[in-house]
Amino acid sequence: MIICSYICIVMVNTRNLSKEKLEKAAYILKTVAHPLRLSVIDLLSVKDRMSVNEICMALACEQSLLSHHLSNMRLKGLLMSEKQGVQVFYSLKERDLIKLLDCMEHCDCNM
Amino acid sequence: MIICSYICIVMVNTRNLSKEKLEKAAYILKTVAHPLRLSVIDLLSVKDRMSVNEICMALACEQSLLSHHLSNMRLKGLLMSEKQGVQVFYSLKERDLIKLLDCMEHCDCNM
DNA sequence: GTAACATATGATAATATGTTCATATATTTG
DNA sequence: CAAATATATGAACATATTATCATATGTTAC
Repeated sequence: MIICSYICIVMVNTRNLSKEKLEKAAYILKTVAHPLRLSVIDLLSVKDRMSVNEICMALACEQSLLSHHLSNMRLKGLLMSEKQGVQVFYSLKERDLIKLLDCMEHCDCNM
Repeated sequence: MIICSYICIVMVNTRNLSKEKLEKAAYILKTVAHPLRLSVIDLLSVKDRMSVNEICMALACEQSLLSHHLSNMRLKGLLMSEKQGVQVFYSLKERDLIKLLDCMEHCDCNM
């Protein structure tokens, strides 16, 4: 019985993915996993800094909806924002996010 | 006006991420974005083929809950299953999924 | 055929998520 | 200060997701 539970622990921690790490990863993935939010990251991976309006035009989406998504992404630590006059400029807080996009792009996910 | 809309199109397609690609990527990410499902992928990245029970033991989770998640992942094309007697063995349908895990692990996502 | 086991399924309930609309706030300009 | 502009917010609703429980199905062994 003791041996069994030991084996389990070893198996679970194949990558040292603790419960916290798994939850954090899931949290981030969840925040990214939306077409609109993916395109925002895509845009900001090319143009470092964009105003809400610029993003809005580029993605042809409603201002209010975009604003909700941007706030959400900022709240969850994916984006940062800087106010400049009337405008608010958003940018990626963690450029590493781009790796995720690259991954999705190059993974031959014909799933 | 025409020029503007042209620019927008160019900007959106920075990575040739069409609407369909974005939706597919979001779909996959969404399916992955759960602690339990992440651990299943983690397990199956190390041990190619595992029965429901083995996974159940390793993750110390309820059989029914796991079964739901496994079906879901199979349905969405992340896993495949083979019946062998009473047991059902699951494995990654697309080993590329592991890249996603690696990405999450190595990205210094201190977000 | 009955029992034991492994897995799947369906209903339900709680909660989370995404969208829309109306409106609020803040900044700049005249 | 009024008007115009950029952005944010909150309520309301529809829908999706997750977990749990009870039960069903299929397989093997006796």
